[in-house]
Amino acid sequence: MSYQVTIKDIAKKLNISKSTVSRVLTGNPHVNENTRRLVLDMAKELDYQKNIFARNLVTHKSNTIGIIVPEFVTSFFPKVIIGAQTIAAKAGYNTIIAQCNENYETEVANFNVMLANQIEGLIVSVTKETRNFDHLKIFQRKEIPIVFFNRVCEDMDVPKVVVDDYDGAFRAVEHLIEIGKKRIAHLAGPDNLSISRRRLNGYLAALRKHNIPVDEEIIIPYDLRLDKVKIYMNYLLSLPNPPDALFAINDPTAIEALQVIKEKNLRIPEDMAVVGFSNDYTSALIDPSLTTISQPVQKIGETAAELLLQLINNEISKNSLLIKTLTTELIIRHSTVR
Amino acid sequence: MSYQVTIKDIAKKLNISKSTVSRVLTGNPHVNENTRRLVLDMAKELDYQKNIFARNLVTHKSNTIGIIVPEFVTSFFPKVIIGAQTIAAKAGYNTIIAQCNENYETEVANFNVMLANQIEGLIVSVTKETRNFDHLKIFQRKEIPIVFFNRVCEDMDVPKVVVDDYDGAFRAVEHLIEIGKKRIAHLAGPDNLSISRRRLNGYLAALRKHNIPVDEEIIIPYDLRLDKVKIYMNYLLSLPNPPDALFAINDPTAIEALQVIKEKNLRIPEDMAVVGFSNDYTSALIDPSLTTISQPVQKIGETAAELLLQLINNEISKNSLLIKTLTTELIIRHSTVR
DNA sequence: GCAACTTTTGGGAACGCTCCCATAATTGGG
DNA sequence: CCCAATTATGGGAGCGTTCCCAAAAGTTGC
Repeated sequence: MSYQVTIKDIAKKLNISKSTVSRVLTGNPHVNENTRRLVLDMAKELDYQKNIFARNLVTHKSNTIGIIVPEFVTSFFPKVIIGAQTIAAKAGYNTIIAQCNENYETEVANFNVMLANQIEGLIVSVTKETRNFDHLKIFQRKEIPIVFFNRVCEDMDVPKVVVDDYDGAFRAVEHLIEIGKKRIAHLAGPDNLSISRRRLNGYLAALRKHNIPVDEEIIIPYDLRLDKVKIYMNYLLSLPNPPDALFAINDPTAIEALQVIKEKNLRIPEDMAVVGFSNDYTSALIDPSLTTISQPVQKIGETAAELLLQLINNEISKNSLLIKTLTTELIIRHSTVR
Repeated sequence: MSYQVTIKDIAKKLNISKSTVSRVLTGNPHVNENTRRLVLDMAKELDYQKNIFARNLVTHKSNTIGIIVPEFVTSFFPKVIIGAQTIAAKAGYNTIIAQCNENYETEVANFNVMLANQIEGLIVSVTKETRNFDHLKIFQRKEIPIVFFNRVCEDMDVPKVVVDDYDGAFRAVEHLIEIGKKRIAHLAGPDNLSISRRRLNGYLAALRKHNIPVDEEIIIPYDLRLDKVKIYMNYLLSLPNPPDALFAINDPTAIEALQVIKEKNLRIPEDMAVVGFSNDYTSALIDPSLTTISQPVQKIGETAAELLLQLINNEISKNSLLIKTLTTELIIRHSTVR
C-alpha cells in the first residue's frame, strides 16, 4: 500500500503539534480559527485520509453495524438492507453485510466475521435451518445489541421488527372465504420459524371465524425448498375432496403452485384460487397475476436500524421486549378475482 | 462496549510475555509446542477475540475488499456479490458492500466509504448515470487495485470481467431472424454504458449478416427507466410499418414490453416476438415465458474476485488490459417459439 | 504593570497489536 | 564438561490516533 499521510505530516508542514491537528480534525472547539483553516487546507492539499484503525483502536468504537440475512436471491432481503443501510449511513455508521445461502454453518461463520469486525450492533434474520441460537448468545454476553427482523427467535429477549403476519394471513384467508371458497389448503413454512406459526395461526383464525372446519390433511408444513411444491400440489389436487383454494406461506411457493395448477388445466380462480405472501416483484407479472399480502420491505430495514441505533446509544434497554409490528396490505389480483 | 480480552491478559494469566502469545496467535513457528497449547487453550477459555484494528494499524493491511454495485433490486448484482464474497472469504478477506440506487452521487459517496475503510481492492459496476470517473482515479493514484464487471469504464486500464454481450446479442437477433422475423426493433440502453454499445453492435452485426436493412427508426436507446417502455412500444406498434420482433437490452425491459403487447391483444410470438437479455428469475415465470440470453452470474463475481486477489498479491500487473469474457447462452422460451 | 483569568497549544501516555533484537534455555559434538 | 549452535522467550519500539494535563500566549480589570 502506498504511503499514508498522517496528522504528523500535517503538523510538521505547519510547524505545529499533532495534538492541535487532531483537535481540528475531531472538531474540538478549543482551537484558533486561523490555525483551523490552515490545518483544514493542508489536509486537503495533502489528500489526508483519516486512519480509522488507529481511531477505532483508541476510541474503542468501530462505527460499524452488521446485517446478516439468510439469502440474497429474492429481492426481499436486499431491499431490507437498503433501508437499514440508509438509516445507518445517516447516523455515520458503516454497514457490513453477510448472507448465509440459507445455511446454518454459514450463518455461524458470518456471526464470527461480525465479531471479528467489532461491530457495535447487529441486525439479523436467521436461516430456515437455524434451530440453535448459541451463536447469538455470545453477542448478548458481550453486550452487543441485536435486532431481529422477519425471521426472529422468539425466545430471545431482544427487540424485533416484524410485519403482522397473523393479521396478513387472516385477511388473505378471509378474502378467499369472501369470494366463496370453502376448502382452503395451506402450504405452510417450517415450524421452527415463528413467521410460519404466526401465518398458520392467522389462517386458522380466519377459518374459525367463518365456521369452516380445519382439516389437517390440507395443511402442509414444508422446508421451503421449491422443488417440493409440485409434489404437494399433486397430492392436494388428487384428494377425493380437493381444496378449492390455496394460501401459500410466501410468493415463490404460490407461484410454483400456480404453475402446477396451470399444467393440470384447472381454471384459476374458479377451480383453484391462490394467495401468496410478500408481494415479490414477480407476482404482478406472472399470469394470472398473484393476489398477495404486501409488506413495507424497506421500512422494515429502516425500523430495524433505528431501533439498533437507539440500543447502541442506550436510548432503550438492551433486552427490552420491544416488538415493532408493521402493517401489511392485501393486494387483490387475478389469482383470486377475474 | 464491554471489556475486551487482550493478548496481555493471556500473557499475564500464563506468566509469559505478550510477544510469545502474539507469536502463537500469528502462527509463528518459533514457539514451543507446549506453550503453544497453553496459549491456545487460555485464549479459548478467556474467549479471546483478536483486535483487528490494532492488527491492521501495525500491519498496514485491512484484509478487506470492497464491492460497489449500482442496484440491489434485480437479483443480478446480489448474485454476483455472493460469487465474489465466496472467493474473498476463502482467501481470508472481508468484503464490504455498497449499492448506489443507480445514483451517481451515492456512488461517489460509496467510493469515499471504501477509501475510509482502507480496502485493499475494489470490484465495481457503475450506475447508469456515471459519466465522470474521477472518483475511480483516486484509487489508481493510491495504487488500490480495481476490477470492473458488467458495466465497465472502457477508458480505464484496469482488468474487467464481462460477458460476451456482442455475441449474446448477435445470437439473440439471429434467433429472431431464424424464426422468420424480418423487421426487428431494438430497445437499447444508454450509450454511455459500453454494455449497451456492445449489445447494439451484436444486433447490427446479425442484421448485416442476414442482409436485413438497418432502420434507425426502430432502434431506441433509452435510460432504462421502465416507465418509458410503454411509450416506446406504443410508438413502435403504431408505425405504418411496425416491427415483427423486439430485441430488448435486458429482461425487465422485455417483460415490460410484453405487457404492452399483451394489452394490445397482439399474438406473441406470431405478431411480435420478444427476446431479452440476462435471464432474470422472473423470465421463466411470466406468460409467455421470455426467450433470453443467460449469463453465468455467480461466475462473474467469482472471476472478478479472483482477478482482484491476484492484483492485490501482485500476481498480475495493476493496469493490465486484461479482459475476462464469459460466455452466454441462448434460452429459447415461448416469447419466440410456441 | 501585574494577578487572575481565558484561550490556544504542546507533550506524551495509551489503545492492542506485530516484529525486531537481545537474552535465556536447551541441545549436542568434541 | 564446555563452547557453539539451536530453539524458545522477553523487552520494547512503533503503527496513527485520541485525550488528558500542563504550559504558553493572550486578555482583562484594577
